Amino acid sequence: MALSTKPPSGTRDFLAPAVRRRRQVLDTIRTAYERHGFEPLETPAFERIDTLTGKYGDEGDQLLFRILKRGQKLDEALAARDAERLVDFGLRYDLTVPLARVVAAHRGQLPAVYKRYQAQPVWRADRPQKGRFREFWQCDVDCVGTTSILAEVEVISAVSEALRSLGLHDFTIRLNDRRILGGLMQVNDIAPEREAGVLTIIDKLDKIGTGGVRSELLAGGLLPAQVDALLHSVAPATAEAESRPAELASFDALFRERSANGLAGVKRLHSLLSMLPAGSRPHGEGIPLVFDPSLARGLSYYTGPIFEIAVDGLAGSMGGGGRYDGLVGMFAGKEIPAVGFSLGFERLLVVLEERGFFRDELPTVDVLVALLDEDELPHCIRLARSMRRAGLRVDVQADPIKLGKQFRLAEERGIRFVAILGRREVESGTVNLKDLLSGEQTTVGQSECAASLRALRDTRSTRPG
RNA sequence: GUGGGUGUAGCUCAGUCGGUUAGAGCGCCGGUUUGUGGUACCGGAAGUCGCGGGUUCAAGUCCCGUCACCCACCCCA
Repeated sequence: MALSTKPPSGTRDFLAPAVRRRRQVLDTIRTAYERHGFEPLETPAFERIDTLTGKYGDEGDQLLFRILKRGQKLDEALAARDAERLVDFGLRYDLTVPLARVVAAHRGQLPAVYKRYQAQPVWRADRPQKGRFREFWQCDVDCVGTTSILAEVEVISAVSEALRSLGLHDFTIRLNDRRILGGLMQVNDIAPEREAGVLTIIDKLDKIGTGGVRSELLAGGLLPAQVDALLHSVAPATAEAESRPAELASFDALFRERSANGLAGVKRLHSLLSMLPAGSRPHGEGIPLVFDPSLARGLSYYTGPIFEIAVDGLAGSMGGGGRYDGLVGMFAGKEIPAVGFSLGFERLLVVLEERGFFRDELPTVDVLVALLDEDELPHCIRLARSMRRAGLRVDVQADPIKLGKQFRLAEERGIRFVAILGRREVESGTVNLKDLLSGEQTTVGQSECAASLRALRDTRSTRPG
């Protein structure tokens, strides 16, 4: 049996067209982020295991790719039969925790309010699925060092701007606050150890509906009265964005005198909504924000506002984020507030692909120098060199196969011109330039080859018949 | 982690009730055309039927195991 040639499940090889598409999208995102004053950061692919564990919740810890110790230390851990000691590193699970570590490590060299963006791969030991991979890229923006609402505004604005400059307009940013969820638990007398489970179920509201949430909550041991009260608060009366501010107001009433924390969340969302230009879909100028009290999000480090990008036709979200005022402190020993937003690069690509964003791809080589016989290879190399010096993108045929076939292969690669330099041309000091689009061919001197090619390229050519 | 599906040529897939030498389309190679493509016609190469075991006179086909991939759930980007 030959060795398997498939990359590990959930990972992919990217051939040239895919790489080009990915770069194009990444460049656009970077530009949008930099326009907002975010600075680039890159961190290692793997981190100390202690850096990673305990930040993402139990589910997250399960999904960490762990790296086995090596050599003698591995032998010792095996001998001790101690699973904990087998591992010393883990692959980066997200870009937020490494950022928190970096901020703590380099505090002195960073501005008081540190705005960074980071686009790198992360790894999760998940079971792959459509639009879900084990190696995938995230494009994060974070604003560290201030409790100001400006931090939320900036990351939301940067991500929206990035999506818009990619021509993606029909997205919605769902908005909630961890403290509102906490307040809900509080006023409904949900025991603290049950909160996480209850929130997970509530988060599924848009997927399984009120009926599904109801039965799951009841199965989870909540009293019918509690379930009714929760659903009353969380399930939207209508799906229209216009009705949401009223809902936020109803939470204000619910929490008054009963949950200071919940009230703080409500206030925060109020001011956030007032700071950002309200938008409507699909092509509004503002940002389409929607308060959604059922939004919970899995990562356990969020403390304040949380957000998630929803796009029609996309299962799962295209990105998410929120305020995490406690995380950096786990590394710094001192509380440092922060807000982040993560864009799911792979899912963005899936959507752009479906919408024909990449339809016309540009050729990457201007001219192929054909090879008819190995004897002429030195001449071909020389010609390629002179055309490259003139700024053209030139490829040289490696093996002297049939000329017609060289034409066909060139056309398949999107190359419009072939320069023919065989024995006859070598003898006369000329080159034959063939335009594959028109089929026309012109004979030029070798020294003016590059210039002639430019001229030909700029003339409009029509395909015969 | 749970449930389901699929593994046959480079790719997409047929292959009946177990039965002779495992097929098609596309692609690839060659020829008609010795240095001028795309069309057409003719010819050709290419398979450890995922892997291991079992049942049988006989296994791509049935049984068990295993691995890989896909889909869904959980959770997430």
